[in-house]
Amino acid sequence: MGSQPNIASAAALIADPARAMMLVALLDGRARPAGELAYCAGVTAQTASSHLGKLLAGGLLAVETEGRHRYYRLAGPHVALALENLASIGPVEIVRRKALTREAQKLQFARCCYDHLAGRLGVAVTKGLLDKGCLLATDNKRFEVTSVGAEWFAGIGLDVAKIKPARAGLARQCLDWTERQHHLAGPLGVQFTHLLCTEGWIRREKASRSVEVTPKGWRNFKEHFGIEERVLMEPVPLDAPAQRSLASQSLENNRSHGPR
Amino acid sequence: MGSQPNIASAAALIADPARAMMLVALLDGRARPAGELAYCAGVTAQTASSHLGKLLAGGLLAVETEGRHRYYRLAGPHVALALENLASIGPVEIVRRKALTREAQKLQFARCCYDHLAGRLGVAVTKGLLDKGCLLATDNKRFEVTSVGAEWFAGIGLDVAKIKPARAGLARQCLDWTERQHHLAGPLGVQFTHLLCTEGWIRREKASRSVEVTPKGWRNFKEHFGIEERVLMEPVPLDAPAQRSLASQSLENNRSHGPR
DNA sequence: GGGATGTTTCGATGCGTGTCGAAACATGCG
DNA sequence: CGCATGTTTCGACACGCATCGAAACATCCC
Repeated sequence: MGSQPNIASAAALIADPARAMMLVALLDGRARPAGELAYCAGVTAQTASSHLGKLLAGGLLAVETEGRHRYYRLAGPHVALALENLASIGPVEIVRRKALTREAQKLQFARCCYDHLAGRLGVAVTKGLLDKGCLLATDNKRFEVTSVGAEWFAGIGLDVAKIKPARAGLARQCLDWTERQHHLAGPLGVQFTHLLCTEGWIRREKASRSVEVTPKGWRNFKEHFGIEERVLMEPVPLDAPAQRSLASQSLENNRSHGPR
Repeated sequence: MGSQPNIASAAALIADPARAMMLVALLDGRARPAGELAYCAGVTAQTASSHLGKLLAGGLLAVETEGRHRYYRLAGPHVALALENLASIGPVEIVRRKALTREAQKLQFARCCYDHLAGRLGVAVTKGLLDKGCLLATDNKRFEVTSVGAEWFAGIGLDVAKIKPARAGLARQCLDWTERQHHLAGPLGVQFTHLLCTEGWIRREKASRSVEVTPKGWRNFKEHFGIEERVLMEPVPLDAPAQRSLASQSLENNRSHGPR
């Protein structure tokens, strides 16, 4: 019988440790030459080349030749998303008690994922937009901009009608891998983030992907979304998240169907 | 320095075709006994047991013993999410769908998933409710009923405040097998479907799980959601090919000795 | 108790594939 | 042109693991 867009074959490509390390090394979306990826994976150049060829054929990577170098990068955000989600599956919930570095903390709080806002701030802002009825989460991993939303965006100087939708639509749901919740991505997310910068709500760091919120930004975030600095900066009870309990709940739910 | 619990090991567990088939068979969140999963994967019971043990140890599955059966289910929504995203990568293979039997077509169009509405109709209605702003999709696989929604449900004779939420909440997002999109489940979904029956919008078949829409129902669906019979009955655009139609069908049939 | 069914453990077998050395190919530089 | 560097191809080897038969264990039903 014919196979489907095989989930197993895709997983098999990621399953090899060396390949996985290369993929993780490419998670930031930038392109790297084969030799560097070989070093990342801890294998020889020949082995790496074999792996890269398979990942390429499998549609996980894209390649660009430049001189005698060949630069590999992830084939797209969907690959990054799949990788990040895979990371959420673990044999045991490794308790991250180990204190994060200062930079890591900043990254967890707010950062740019490609060119849109991510991290705890990104998730909170997206949730705020949903709560206000500006966005509507549709089932194909997108957001829809409501008329309320269009008006609100216009109010801060963003004409939604002028933004050109990508093939994946105007606004995508992007899974945040530290927060494990969705945040606003897609062209709208990019433009929105850009506006926050030019309006001086946030400031992007030069070297890293982290983002800093200005005093003006905090005022605005509170006014528009009710986001308070104190609340957002607090360490979140990251351990024992909703997932485990949800799992048992789905069982409860199955049961409840029984008696009819 | 170990950041993630090895993305490779998680992928390796999914990489095996037999294991992948079992996982896909469990994507709906329900629990199934080991023997049925063995049949889904096309392997012997011994082999399946070995696989299930590994998936269990890897944290992808949870198990519950009941009598001489052992019911396996996905460990949580994060696993389902990872699997779904994994399916989004890989060479885009076009799978020509085998002609379905008349009964299978009816099932695909509209059916009851336990006691709530599923199939293409179920998905369309849910999408309608979302578009109208009656429901809000939240990130933990649930729906939230907006004030608009409460009013609308009241208008057709459903007092949302009187429905007792289950532990999984009032309204769940249930992944539809054939449509691969979410539809309304949970107590609200059950009550809503029940109302559609008593109000004569739809009629449930006695023997099968398929559902028929009455003329009155079509009028109402069009009025409330803009759902037209012609549009909905048309063959799907095929851009989302039915994944594992074989497995899904055999699953439906084998459901005869379901959990209790 | 005894037979039937569902599930797991153990041991042996065979295939797939990740690995590296050697060598070929490609490009840049003096 | 000759050498260095980056990358890929080829061939051989070895390890891992999926698979199944046989058998043990568990539970239900008569």
